[in-house]
Amino acid sequence: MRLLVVEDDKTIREFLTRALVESGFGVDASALASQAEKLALEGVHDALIVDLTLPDMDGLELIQRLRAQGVGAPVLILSARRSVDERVLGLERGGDDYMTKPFAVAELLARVRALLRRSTPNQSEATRLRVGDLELDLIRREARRGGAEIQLTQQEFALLEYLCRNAGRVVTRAMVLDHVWKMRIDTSTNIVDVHIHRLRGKVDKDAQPPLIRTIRGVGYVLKD
Amino acid sequence: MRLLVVEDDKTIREFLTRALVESGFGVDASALASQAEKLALEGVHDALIVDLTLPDMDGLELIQRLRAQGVGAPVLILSARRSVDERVLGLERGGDDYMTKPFAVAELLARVRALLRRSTPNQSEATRLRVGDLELDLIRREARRGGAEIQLTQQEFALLEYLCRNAGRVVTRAMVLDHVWKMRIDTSTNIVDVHIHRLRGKVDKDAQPPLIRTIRGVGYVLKD
DNA sequence: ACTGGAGATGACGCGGTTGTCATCCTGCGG
DNA sequence: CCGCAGGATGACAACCGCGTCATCTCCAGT
Repeated sequence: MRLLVVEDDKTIREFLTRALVESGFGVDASALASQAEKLALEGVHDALIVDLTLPDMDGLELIQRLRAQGVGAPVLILSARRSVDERVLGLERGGDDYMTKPFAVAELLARVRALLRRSTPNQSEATRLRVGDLELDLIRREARRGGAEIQLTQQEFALLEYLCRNAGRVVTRAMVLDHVWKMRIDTSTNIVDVHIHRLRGKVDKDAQPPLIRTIRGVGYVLKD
Repeated sequence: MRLLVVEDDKTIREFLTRALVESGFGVDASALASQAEKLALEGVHDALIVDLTLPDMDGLELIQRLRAQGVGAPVLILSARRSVDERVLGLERGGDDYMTKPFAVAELLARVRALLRRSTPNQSEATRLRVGDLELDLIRREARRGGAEIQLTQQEFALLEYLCRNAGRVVTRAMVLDHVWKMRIDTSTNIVDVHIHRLRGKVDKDAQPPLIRTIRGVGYVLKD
């Protein structure tokens, strides 16, 4: 992970750089906005730490210029300006976080990590659903129970996905029919019952406790 | 944009809710972690504002439980605990921002907006592939050509996905057989040819120019 | 133009998937 | 204890996806 520090105060800049390097980050540092702009445009940085009071340009302007040129990395603003108005302004102008001086290094590190964690989206996060020891991988269309893969058909997967998305909440047959089968409410069919049965045969067969529960007179729940 | 507020202090909760609603957000609020967990699992919220001191569960535990269950929405922690250690802990345990009480509403709004600005566009990025006017949604398993939906079977989708991932590069039958069918190199079959043919019938039938091209003696390319 | 070989295409049948139905089971109220 | 409604289950038939094969088409090199 590579960071860019833009800070004119030499003491703070070097102190910051050392702390970040010790934490395992690659760090470029600059005291001038113009120089920082060139560095940032290389697009190699994963996050920026920017002071607002710079000798050749206001930090906010730097941020806006970078954003306008397609630099998407998250920016943590580090400023001596403490007022609420200044903070709001900084956040509105493209900053992703705002810290005031003096600051605690530990907190700055934590905030930088939080920014990186979110901006480098672990794609498995949005594409995976978990309930108890059951795991669905929406991209690979794979289901696992306690690590063991479960072979599911299209419809079975769709139904299980719907149950997972509503884990803990009771879903009625009508809801399932609507979302999974895209049918209007139809009491003359029992597809849902049948598929629940087939799912149980695969999901709750070889494992305890059963995850798919029946709520009599209402519908079903997936619950740990 | 829909938010979830988890805060046990009634005054703060209602004050916050009102301020957020006035700013144009949809707001659900809860005083209990257990209830908040159920609400959050619906997956309809774009961001969460969580107090750490809750009557039935620690806010950090709530956040960890939600993360473990696949809730990816950003979390702003709102807490009376002011120490650096507490802040660091909150950010490390899955919080994306941390504010201490008392707080300025304007700043909170700005921080929530900053979180939403960054976390919203990321979703669809990893789950979509595009080549020319052809679009694959890996989650929904839908394919579109110039906006029109194309009905594909499992294998067809898998093959097209593989072609998309290697768009512009020539892929050999052996590569396709290996990645899509997980078969060892086998010259005695022409499944690939057949499926390419079926794909063409659906993808290149009603649109110009053809995207699937044959490279004689080598394999196929998907190219704009 | 001829020909060999690579790719395209259409037909076919096996097997898995899916929805329906009839029947059996079970929890709950009387 | 009984009866009923709601749910579970097993059998079945229609359908569809998939791989194979035989045949046809087209391109490249002579």
